[in-house]
Formats: sequence, C-alpha cells, structure tokens
Amino acid sequence: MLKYEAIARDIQSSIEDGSLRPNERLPTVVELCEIYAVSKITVKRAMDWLTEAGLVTTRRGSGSYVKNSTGLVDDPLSVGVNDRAQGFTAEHADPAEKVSSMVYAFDIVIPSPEIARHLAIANDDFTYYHCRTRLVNNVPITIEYTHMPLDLIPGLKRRHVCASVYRYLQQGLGLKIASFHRAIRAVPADQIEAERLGIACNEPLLEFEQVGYLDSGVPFEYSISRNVGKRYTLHNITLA
Amino acid sequence: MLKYEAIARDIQSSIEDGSLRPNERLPTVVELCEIYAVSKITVKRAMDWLTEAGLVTTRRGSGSYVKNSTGLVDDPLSVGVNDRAQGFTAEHADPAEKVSSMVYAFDIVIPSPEIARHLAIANDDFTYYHCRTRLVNNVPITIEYTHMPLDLIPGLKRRHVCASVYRYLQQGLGLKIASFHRAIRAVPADQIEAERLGIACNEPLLEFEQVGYLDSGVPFEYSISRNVGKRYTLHNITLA
DNA sequence: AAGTGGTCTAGACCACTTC
DNA sequence: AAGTGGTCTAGACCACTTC
Repeated sequence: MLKYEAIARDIQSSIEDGSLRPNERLPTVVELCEIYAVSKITVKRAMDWLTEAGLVTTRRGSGSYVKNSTGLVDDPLSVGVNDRAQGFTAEHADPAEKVSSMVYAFDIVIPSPEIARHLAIANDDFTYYHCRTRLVNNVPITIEYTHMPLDLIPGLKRRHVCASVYRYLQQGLGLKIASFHRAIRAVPADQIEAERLGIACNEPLLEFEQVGYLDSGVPFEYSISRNVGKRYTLHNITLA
Repeated sequence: MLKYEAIARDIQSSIEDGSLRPNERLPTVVELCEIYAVSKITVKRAMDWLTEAGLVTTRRGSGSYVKNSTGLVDDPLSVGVNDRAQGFTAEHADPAEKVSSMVYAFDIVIPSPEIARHLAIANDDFTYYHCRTRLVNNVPITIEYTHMPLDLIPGLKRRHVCASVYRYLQQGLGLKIASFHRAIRAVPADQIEAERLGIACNEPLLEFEQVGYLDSGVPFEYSISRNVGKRYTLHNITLA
C-alpha cells in the first residue's frame, strides 16, 4: 500500500474509534512526519485524502482539525466517495444485496448524431444499444439506456448485459475505465418506465446522463440512467 | 499564482484553442519539466488538476492524453467543477443573470433533534431558520429551507437573507466556508412548493440535503434546497 | 531494454495565524 | 517572534508499458 494511503487510513481509524474527537486538532505536520517517519509531502497527501473524504479540514498557519460531521454522507472511504463510478454491480457488492437485471433490448444500431458526437464516433458508426432495469433484492432501482461503440468492444453478448457489462470490459477485454462526465437532473417517469420500475406515472426519477471514458481518453459509453427517486440517494462531498 | 495552476491553465488553453487535439499525447513529464522549468512533482500536480477538471487522462508507463470529450460537462474550470459550493449568488455571477429572492420566513427557532445533531449543537440551542425561493431573471429555480446556529453567526438580519447570506458570513464575519456534505434525491413538489415555484403539484424536484462546514470543521448550515427539475442541471466529473 | 508516469525524500522557502 | 500548513526543488527509486 502507498505510504500516504496507509497514514490516511490510520488517522481515519483514530477518528472513527474516537481516539481523535470532533473538532480536535491533529498533530502538526512536523509531528506526523516524525510519528510515521515520512517527509512533509507524504503527510500532506494523506491530509488531502482525508480532506476529500470529508473527515478533516486544514487551516494554513493554524493546524488540521477533525470535522464535526454526522452521517449525512456515510462511510466515505470504504467504498469510495464516488458512488456509481465502479458500476451498479460494484456499488451493491454487499452479499446481502442480490443484484439482477431485466433486459428489454440489446441490439446493434446507428445512434443519433448527438450520441455519436458524445462518443466521438462517425455518424455511420454502429453502437451496441441496451435497455435494462437493475434490481436489488428484486426491487427495481434504475432503468438504463446505454450506447457503446461497436468497434471498441468486440464480443459483447446478451449474457454480459444480463450480468455486468463493466466486468466484461475490464476483466474480459482488459480495458480501464477512468472517468465519467455527468449531468444530473430530476425528471418524471413516463408510462413505460413507471410499469417497468413498479411506480406511478410521473413519479420523480433521479436522472444521470453520462459519458464514460477509458484511461486512453476515449469515450466507451453514453448512457442515461433514471433512478427511482424514493429508492436512491446520491452522496457527495464538495470542497469550496 | 501557483506554478502548478499556471501550468495547468496554460495546457488547458492549448486544449481549448486546438493546439492540443483530442486523444493527442501530451509532452512527457520530463519534457514538461524542461518546458516550464519546474520539477516533476509540480508537473504532476498540474496534471492532477487537469485530470480532476476532466480534460486529460494519464496512463502510467504510457503518457498523458487529451480526453475526447464533448460538452456534457461544460467549461469545467472557469467557475469550478463543484457547482453550488460557493452559493447560489456566486453560481449565477453572470451579469446577464439577475438573482433575486422571495423570503417566506426568517425566524429564530429551536430546531428538531435531527437538525441539531447535524449541526453538532445542543438540543436547546437556537438556530436561525429561513425559507426562501431563489429566482434568476424572475424565474423561480429553487426553494431553500435553512438552519444556521445562532451562536455562530451574530447579527444576521433579514436584509442579508434577501441578498446573500454567504456574503455576510464571509465578508461580514470573516468566516471561511470549506466544504459541504450532500445527499441528492429526486422528490415531488408539494402543493405549497408548486405554487411558490410556479409549477404543478408533484412535479420532480432535485433535492439537496446538505450540511456546510467552516474551515474549522464546525457545521454552520443545515439546509434542504429543492430545485425545479426542468430548470436546473447539476454537472459532475467522477474519477474511477 | 528503453521509456513512461507515480511515489517519496530532505530540505528550502513562503503564507498565514497566533494553537 | 514563533509556530503552523503549503509549495516547490533536485533527484532517487519504483511500477508499468512498449510511445
């Protein structure tokens, strides 16, 4: 494990088990350098990590302090702050949560010019298109409409769509998913979505319109996913 | 300006004016060190900044590449990726956007135990409470329900609530707003909200339940804000 | 084998607060 | 004036990819 990460996790433990209390000042950077036998820059990275995780705050000239926070954003580090980055399957890795899918469509199509633009492909390039609901313990949580460039992803089959597409990309093809750009909105469910999600027509859905990128910078996915409002909450930590 | 920030902005300019094209490899880290006459760690920080802004991606052993992205998240750096961190007024600083408020309530109250817990105050501590809609060019965008600890914020008056509370905290009291923890949901508008926002009852709202923290780690705000779904989009970049 | 980005050191120097 | 965190250097060493 990286040094700064080990230090960050050690301090996190001290916060969570109460040996560092809310609003308490942490040891100074120089003291932490001595405690962990590392240089200042490594301590700084550990502090940045804890800051991004929402656990501490630092004040130049003053010190670093444990944030007095109370569970609005829970367990920020175990899964990672960025919720759906690893995909729906990874997000619900808890063995008590059984993830399943209902696939309504899986085709190869010519996407709209707007989708082609988001995927940086030509207007006559094909994409895989799939529409599916994702369920946790047989309760529908989200409905997805996804396009992926055909040329980028050889061999995608319906069985992958029924299980986990991201697992096929990463473990089957060795692709590395690096980032997502998202637009997030509240929208009403249409009649078909309402039936598929087991809710009433026009009930609020939390929509993610997103483009996913590989570590090469190439877009691999354009998708719209709509999450049942009353069954899904997104958590977020923002630094000013 | 900081060196890494200057370098990042310079590379950003090269990407935006097309002298660095999508999917093109950037100069190597060592080359960038020579170009800008800085050390590796400073180049690394500039690359991290560009990565967080969604403009580039880096691959160990291979190089750094311009992301082939297309406007789903627009202008990530000018205002900052993190949208509402600076408050509604700062978010709509464009002079073509006239921000106004309609204040429905401004009182000093005893909040619910749950709100007291989020604010880390005692159950018999007072808070300011205000409810207002925020409008841009006279169109209602959001309705806010906000609690702030009385003891933390001496002298808050109705005129601040009608203008910008954050400006009073920062410029009037010298407080530094450091971070927000948020839960984000899609919820239906109730009858009163619908009237105040000029929409139909049960229309989808994008809800932010959030706790704001000062740089001391002390919570200064608990608020629920509900944004008209069809008038507001949240943008977000997530790294896997 | 050669080239790439990532982590880390020991320390200089700076910006900011007053523990 | 003393103490704090933040930035940056020059370079060692490492992990990973193959430009």
